[in-house]
Amino acid sequence: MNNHSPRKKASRSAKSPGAGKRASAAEPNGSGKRERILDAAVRVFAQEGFYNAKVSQIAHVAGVADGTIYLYFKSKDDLLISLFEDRMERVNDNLRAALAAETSACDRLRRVVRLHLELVESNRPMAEVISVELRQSSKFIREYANPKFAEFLRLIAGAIAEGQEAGELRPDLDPQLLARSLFGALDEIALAWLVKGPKHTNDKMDLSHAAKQLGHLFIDGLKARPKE
Amino acid sequence: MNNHSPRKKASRSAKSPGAGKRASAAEPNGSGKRERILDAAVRVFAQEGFYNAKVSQIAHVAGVADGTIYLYFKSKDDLLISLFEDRMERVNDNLRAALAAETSACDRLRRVVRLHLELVESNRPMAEVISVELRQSSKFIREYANPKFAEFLRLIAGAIAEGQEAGELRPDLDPQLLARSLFGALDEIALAWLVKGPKHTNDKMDLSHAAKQLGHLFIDGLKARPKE
Amino acid sequence: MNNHSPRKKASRSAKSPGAGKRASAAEPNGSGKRERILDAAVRVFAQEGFYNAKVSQIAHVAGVADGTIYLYFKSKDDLLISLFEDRMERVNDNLRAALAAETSACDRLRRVVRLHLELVESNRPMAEVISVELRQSSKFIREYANPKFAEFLRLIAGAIAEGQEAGELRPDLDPQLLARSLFGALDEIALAWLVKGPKHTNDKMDLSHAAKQLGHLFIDGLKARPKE
Amino acid sequence: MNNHSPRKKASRSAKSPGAGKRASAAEPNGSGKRERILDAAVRVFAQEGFYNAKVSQIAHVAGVADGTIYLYFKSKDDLLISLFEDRMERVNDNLRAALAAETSACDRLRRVVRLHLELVESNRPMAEVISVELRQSSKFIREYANPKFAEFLRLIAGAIAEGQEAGELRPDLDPQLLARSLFGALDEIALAWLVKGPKHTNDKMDLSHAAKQLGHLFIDGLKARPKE
DNA sequence: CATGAATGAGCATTCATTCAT
DNA sequence: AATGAATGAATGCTCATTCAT
Repeated sequence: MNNHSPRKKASRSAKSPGAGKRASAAEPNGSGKRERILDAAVRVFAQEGFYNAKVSQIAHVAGVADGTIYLYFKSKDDLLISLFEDRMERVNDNLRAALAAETSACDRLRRVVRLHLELVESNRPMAEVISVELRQSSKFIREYANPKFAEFLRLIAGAIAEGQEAGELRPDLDPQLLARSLFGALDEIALAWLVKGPKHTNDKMDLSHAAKQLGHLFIDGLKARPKE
Repeated sequence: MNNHSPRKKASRSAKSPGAGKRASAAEPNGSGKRERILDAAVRVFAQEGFYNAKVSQIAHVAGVADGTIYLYFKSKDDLLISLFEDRMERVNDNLRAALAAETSACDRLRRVVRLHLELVESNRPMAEVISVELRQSSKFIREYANPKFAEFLRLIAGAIAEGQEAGELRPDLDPQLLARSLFGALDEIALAWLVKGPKHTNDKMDLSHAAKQLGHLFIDGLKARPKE
Repeated sequence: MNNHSPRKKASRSAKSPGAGKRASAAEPNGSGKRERILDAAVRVFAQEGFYNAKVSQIAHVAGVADGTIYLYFKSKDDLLISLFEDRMERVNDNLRAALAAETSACDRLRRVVRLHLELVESNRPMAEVISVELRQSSKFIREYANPKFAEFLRLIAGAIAEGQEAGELRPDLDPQLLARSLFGALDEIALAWLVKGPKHTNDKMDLSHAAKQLGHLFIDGLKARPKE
Repeated sequence: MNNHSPRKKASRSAKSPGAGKRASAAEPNGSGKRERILDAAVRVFAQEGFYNAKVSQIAHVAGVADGTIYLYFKSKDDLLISLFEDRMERVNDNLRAALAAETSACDRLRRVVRLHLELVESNRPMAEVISVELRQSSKFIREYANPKFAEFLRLIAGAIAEGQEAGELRPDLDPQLLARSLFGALDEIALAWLVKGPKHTNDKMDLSHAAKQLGHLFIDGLKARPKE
């Protein structure tokens, strides 16, 4: 997606718009190296953590030479950031589609919860990177330099705001704050599962069960309601 | 000659010079060095992040020699972990007191929220370390090696369970899961504030306001209720 | 797969694509690429210094692909050496012509001085490469691998020897040594000017003035004095 | 001489004036590591050239760990510069003493020549570093950042100026320019000897012979001639 | 107990060179 | 001939940890 022309000081957010660069013939970039590197990076970052991950290991896993990574990314930092942007973009695309597929705000929230936990379950490495490393790098990356995460929150906040306008959700709570809280809760559950989920496949840590409970929690709250 | 086994996670078991530390009151150290080191560590870890923090900087801030740190802590890792345990213990003590001071489950939950956000507001460095570094180091530290955090969650889950037994809270949600979700939400809000709060002192990021909203959210849920 | 024997001084023997180069007039290359590369090399070497100059930058300045340089030169080292030989050949040609144009040994020496300093003034990059990089690479390049510089000295020494035989210059000094000394002095003056000349265009650093003074210095020391 | 207190961001030209820093006891720096590193550096730089010299090799030759070098010098560059300053200081001290020991300007100049060539002969590595590397690094180091070399020239120029004032030397030549020329000639002769001297111990390259000839060359050019 | 100079393994990054196209 | 993406060896520098004093 990010269209790099190696050796040209790979600058993040390059994204040369005019596609097909040279005359017309082959695009030697073809082999999808950038993608292979990103895939390798998720795995290695997830397994080792950003700081303990070695660039050479990523290169090895990606099946390229160490130096090749620097044709596509400015630095190890840039690799992490590019990874976030790339993956979050996918997450956001999925989220948008999911939100559009539902009609009521409540359904949308339940969907968000389910979607996120399914993602975690189906793509552990990616989830670990997003949950752990994203936060680790937060202070200097997140909203500041990570518009994709901001967009993620905005999508959720938007769904909430719509629900409020439609009278479906109570209007006295700040959508931004709610979106954040929802994400925080989801992320924490995800992390717990990531940390000890795969080993103890007990009921309590079952993610789809957690999704249902979180849905209840956010939609209805904790308070016991005599009859509703 | 130099007997290094570097880069290999030293296993925890600090051995403070003054032997049996926490237990009794005696701490025959040289004037509370351990405490000074911990205080320095919070500040430095908060400012630089664990991996970018230099042991020598911590020593400098603490006003001790580099080597002295290793008289109190086995390694940099151990320093971080000890820091968590030490600080979380205080947090848990506060939490216990706060919970005991309230009578209803709802009040307790609101109190938890308020307590946590007040902590964040009043002690930024400590909050940053807990929010950011705790997670960063999560995969290999948290539950596994951080009983104090587990206890934190247990305290909250306990309050919820009590509320459920008393019929005050709905009984169909897992207290553990709820405790986690609550902490996740709190932590996320805290992080957002830590990242950009101090500069933009706008209403929306006001933590006491956030505390109220979070209280509503968890107690009552999002769904609009015609009249209650 | 990649057959590297890197970092090992490639032995000289460029093999320009158009085969037998210098000899005849024919140079069937694609539009004087070799020359363009050499021109780019002087500029880049002068600006960055040999070790800091990047082959890719030279290629860029020359308007050719990185790989193309290796069609004309065996290695970066070879490029530097070829550059010396090429430029020194011109210098020697000029020198020969200048010497032939004068009749007395004294005039010849003055001419040598003037010629060199004029060259420096009119072609800074080339002068920098000769002054700085030539010496830098001296130990393994100069006499040993740089017959063109040896020839340069020989031309001057020859003029001196002739003057001695003709009774115009005192015969007790070694022409080789004198030639070297003259070049050393010239080169040092040139370097001083190169380093801070262009900025401070004050009288003292004026090169034509320096030429006159150097003439006096060397001539009056060399000239045979019938009666003293 | 340069009084470093390791780990404190070794800054060039530190030279803490108050000597004996800590209370009174031992100065653990004692082993003369800084000097050993400088000695190793001269040898290695001389043999390999600055750019080809490896810091680890210098450390090895000095008998210290790689990291130790960075306790005394900020970087490889700083090591080179410190080396110049340190060695040039000695050279200047010798020069001052030599100039003071002579009474006439002519004797002083002859002495300068002899002194320099003797230095070259007796301390090849140091001479190579000064002759070759000094120039190599010229553009950004020499007068600009190398006051010691400027001082060297000033000493010589001073001797010449004195001679001019005393009527011993012709007054129409710029002392600065002459000092430069003298150094240039000396340096060039030295370089020639360094490059092929040790192997071919023929008469022509004999440095003491060269010294005499250079003396004649410069003196007879400089000396004021009452009647000519 | 304390010190801080010394250690040295470890790693991100560069860049000359190659070779498939 | 020309290209330029890919290579991967090579190295300056950092910093947690130790240990002689």
